[in-house]
Amino acid sequence: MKISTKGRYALRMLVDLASRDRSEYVALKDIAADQEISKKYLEQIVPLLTRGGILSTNRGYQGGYRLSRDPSSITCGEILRLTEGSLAPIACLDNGIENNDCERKADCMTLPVWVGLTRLINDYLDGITLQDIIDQHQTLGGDDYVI
Amino acid sequence: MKISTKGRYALRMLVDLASRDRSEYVALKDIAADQEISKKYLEQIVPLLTRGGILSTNRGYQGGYRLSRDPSSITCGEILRLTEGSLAPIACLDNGIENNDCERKADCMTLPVWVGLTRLINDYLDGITLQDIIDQHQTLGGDDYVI
DNA sequence: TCAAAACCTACTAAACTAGTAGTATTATAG
DNA sequence: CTATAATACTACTAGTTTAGTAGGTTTTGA
Repeated sequence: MKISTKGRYALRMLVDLASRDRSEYVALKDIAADQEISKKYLEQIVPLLTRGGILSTNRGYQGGYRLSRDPSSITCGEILRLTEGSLAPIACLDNGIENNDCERKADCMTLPVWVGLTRLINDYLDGITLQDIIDQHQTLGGDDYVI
Repeated sequence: MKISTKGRYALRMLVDLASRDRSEYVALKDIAADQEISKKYLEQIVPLLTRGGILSTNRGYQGGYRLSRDPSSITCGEILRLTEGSLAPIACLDNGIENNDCERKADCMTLPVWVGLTRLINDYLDGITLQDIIDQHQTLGGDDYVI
């Protein structure tokens, strides 16, 4: 029951970008150094975010990445679903709660537990934007979210 | 971000046991057949639950397992922590929110997101007992939990 | 003493994780 | 027009985890 480095690194990278001047493109080299993450590995994660419409890119000299939308409109849920594939705790619910093709579905007494957990996780993470993370950090100095 | 078969099978097995006559010992063979799970694999999962104080066992002829406590006192959280090891979505929080030894802890802007998620998941699963699952199944016939 | 059960340990194929490596493409500065 | 600095793409890989299988040991009741 773990979020992989893909999702965690993506989130850290995007919070990093959201903390900077949003108008300029930042090279992956700089983000990687800043966050102490392998640049080569980030190179693999970044396309998930550009295709997902979160990052805009510029190639070539002085190229790089910047957020394509306002930090207050980008949620953790969106980021993690793009990088993790799905936030469902069981594979049956990977295509959404309504699209469960499991053959045991009708008999499965434990299914409601997982449906509820899936909703909870998605709702929670959809309720936190990049802007929230930055605001939280500034006001509480790294303490917990109060949701 | 998945619960493994260990946790899911354990939960199914325990719900199965909770639905039966609690006074008699049930052979693993029967539970395995009932739930269509490899008996040999269940054999590996079961010690986690006996050591955790959830199951009582009887060896030898006509031996088997039964719940060692009332289904209304056994929560999904307890079962899944025993089988999955931890329900924290990141390794930093595996030993509890208060025992985070990550060296990036102080600077980590995303940590509060994970702390909140950890609390949410644990609280939700600690709030559902085996008895709840059975009651739910009988009244709603397999629909969602309303929490 | 036989059979049926739990108990224990080792092994394994397949998938996943967390990267590394190398090359191709694009864009700007000079 | 070329060197350089950046992204883009594809392939590979060591290590770990998952989801079991296999086989033997111990316990207990008939």
